[in-house]
Amino acid sequence: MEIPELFTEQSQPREPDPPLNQDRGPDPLLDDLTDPQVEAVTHVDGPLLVVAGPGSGKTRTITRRIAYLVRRVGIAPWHVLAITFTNKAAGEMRERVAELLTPRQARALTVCTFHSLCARLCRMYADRLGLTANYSIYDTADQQRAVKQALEALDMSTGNFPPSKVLAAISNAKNELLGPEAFAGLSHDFYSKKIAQVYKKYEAILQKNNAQDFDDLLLNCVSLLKNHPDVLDELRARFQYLMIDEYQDTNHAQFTLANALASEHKNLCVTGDPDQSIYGWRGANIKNILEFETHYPNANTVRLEQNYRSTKTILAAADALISNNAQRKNKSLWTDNEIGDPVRVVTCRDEQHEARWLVDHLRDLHVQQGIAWSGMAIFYRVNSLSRVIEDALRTAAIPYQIARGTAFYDRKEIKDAIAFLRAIANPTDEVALLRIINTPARGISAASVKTMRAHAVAHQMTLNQILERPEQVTALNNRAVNSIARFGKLMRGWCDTIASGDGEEITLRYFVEQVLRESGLEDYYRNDKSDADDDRILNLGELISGVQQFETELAEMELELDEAGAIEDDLEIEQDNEARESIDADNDSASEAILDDPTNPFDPITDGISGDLTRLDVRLSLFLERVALISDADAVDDDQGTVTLMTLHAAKGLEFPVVAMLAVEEGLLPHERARDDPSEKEEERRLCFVGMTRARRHLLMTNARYRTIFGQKTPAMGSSFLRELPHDAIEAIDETEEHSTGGWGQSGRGDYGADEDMGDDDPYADEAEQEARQFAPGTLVRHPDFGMGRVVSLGRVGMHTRARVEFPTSGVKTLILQYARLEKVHHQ
DNA sequence: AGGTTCGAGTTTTTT
DNA sequence: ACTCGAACCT
Repeated sequence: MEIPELFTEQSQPREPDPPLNQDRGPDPLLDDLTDPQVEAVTHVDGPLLVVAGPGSGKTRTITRRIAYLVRRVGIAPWHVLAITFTNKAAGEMRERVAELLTPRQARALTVCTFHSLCARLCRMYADRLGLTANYSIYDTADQQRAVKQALEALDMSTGNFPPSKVLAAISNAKNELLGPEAFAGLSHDFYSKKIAQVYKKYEAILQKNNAQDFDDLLLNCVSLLKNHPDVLDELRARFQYLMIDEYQDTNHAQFTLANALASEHKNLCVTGDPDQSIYGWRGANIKNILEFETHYPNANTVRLEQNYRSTKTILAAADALISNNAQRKNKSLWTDNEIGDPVRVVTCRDEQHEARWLVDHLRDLHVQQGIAWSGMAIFYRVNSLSRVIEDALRTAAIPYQIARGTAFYDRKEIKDAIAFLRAIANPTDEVALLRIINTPARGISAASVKTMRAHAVAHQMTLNQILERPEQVTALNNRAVNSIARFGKLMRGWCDTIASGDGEEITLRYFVEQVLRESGLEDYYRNDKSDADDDRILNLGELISGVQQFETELAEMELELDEAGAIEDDLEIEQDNEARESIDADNDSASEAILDDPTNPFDPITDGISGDLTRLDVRLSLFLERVALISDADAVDDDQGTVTLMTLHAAKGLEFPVVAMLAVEEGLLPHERARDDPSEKEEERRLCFVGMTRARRHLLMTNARYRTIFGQKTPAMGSSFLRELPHDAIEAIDETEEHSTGGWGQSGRGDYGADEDMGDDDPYADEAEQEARQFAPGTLVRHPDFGMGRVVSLGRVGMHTRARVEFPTSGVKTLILQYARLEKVHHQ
């Protein structure tokens, strides 16, 4: 997939404006940039606001600016902190800057998300926060459990106080930097006073468990800087140049953090686009960017308004849409790109019809215009809309992937496995412990657990301590005591291994395998025949591969560390790279100064990683952190040669030659929850704007007359946003009338192909035959779970093709081609 | 102790 | 249509 490849050949400006300052002399870092881009890149000290419209070369500007600061100005790379919205964006930015720097310079940069920065800082300064470095990060499910515990302790019912509502209130409070006391101080009515009590209790539970939720990561870092001036000084000295991307989606806590870090040197560069602010519901405050010039009256503001991405038509349509937002600063977007095709607005009968139409259309683009599958994306407002289109893509044998990084970790078996690991890494984490204490069943009943917890509370103990000596709980019967003791011994064994373990002798992968085996989890899911899907054990295998992969990355990091050891080595590396980097101008003395800073208080590579990478417990904690902070967008694998499916929110920052937006209907986009609130409706419009502006050449927006919601066929209506698009930019295609004399939904076959007139030609036969040809016996294929395999034989069953495929690891499997996500392996 | 069944709520969007 | 929890059964 072409993620932010903002600047491929075809999207280059045809005639770049001449450089701003000719007297500077030629500079490869600047020569191909436009005036405003150069202005942003060469701005060194003081606040800078870059208002960047979609496709305006924002990423290129940021990466060039980092390179400029390091290479031309001579700023040490470890003084640069670049914050992105997702881990994936961070990785890509680091990669792109790395092309302009030496390897060591690139490594010394800090490029990450707010959350991972904070997770690292919390680890480094854990003692100041009343935590230990092995603290747990709670996801939404863990938070729910903690809230339920709090409600129970306070004798409040989940009926009157739904945990999700309570959590939303707590989250909002934290985003506004309100602790439990401050929140209580602002609560005057009965309901919010009650919430304040829960909040307080919830915090106590997290504290006791040595745990933080997502919001705490930010909140605690803000308090860290506020309450510990020495830490603030240290970090201000470290991060002298701040760059924050997607600034329109920062919340108050992030805003405060950024401003605290920049409070001394004021070298704060923020980039973003108010029209692409789509996370208001998560506490993002669009005013952060709108009022930047008020916060920093001497700020330099640069506007990037030329679009290099989309056709004139697509840009005009998107611009017309966003102009309907009242709360908006006017902005003139323009492009030199060609006019291109009209935006296709398609009305179908129902979601099945919509999916088939879309699949047919994408196939046409692929076959007739040679557009790669990876150049196509399908966006939707809510995740549940992906299912129908998935089925259609699978049936048509079009390769696809879904951007849902969190989905894998949402599976029960994976959550169980992770809970074991978390309970081992952080034995005080009661939420994790409670999840697995009797999973798989090992004779510790809910009643026994309740007794243990009561005992723990009464004697000021942790649950973990009771596992060590269950016999002291007199209220437990012998059988329970034995079961608990047995489990305690297991836990103790793992904890000992992890504490004394050395990653050289015992790899994390080996350890995780050991835990899965000894915990009985593996056997439990292997023998689990009740469930129709036998994927669970495979998923556990995939988790192991994930651990393995993580460990390989760590090993690479260590290797680089060794290589980068001595300064002499660095100079050699520097020279080696000189040939590669024609971009170097003559006066590049800057980088030498950088390498020569013995006073650097931070090791550019290991800082933030509390301790020694060879230690098993450190590895485990880092792995768990990685898992906790994974995002949907991170899951997208570029260049897999597949169509990409994702929510509109996940689409931010990406671009594709072909974009299809599904279910552009009233109630879905804008979502019905935004109906009564004008500002929420404007956010929905921005969301639509974000989706449209991801498209380079082809933009499709579909809607259906009927859509199945909660299993109910419900009438649907095209979105009001569609009516805001200019007529001359769109081509309205009504597919509802074509073959139907009796309205929608007869056989659903009528409009599928030209087969109506062809008499005996079954439309599915074509499909099946195509499949069969593609997967002839002997063909090398790849299955998402079983890996590589070879087709042994093919057989037709009804309208499906059944393939027997031999996999080296899993043996021979019988798969239905239309459903199994088999992919043909192409070799050169 | 542990598994099964039945009903309710569910779908925004995510670090 | 599907998932989760609570009550109910073995």
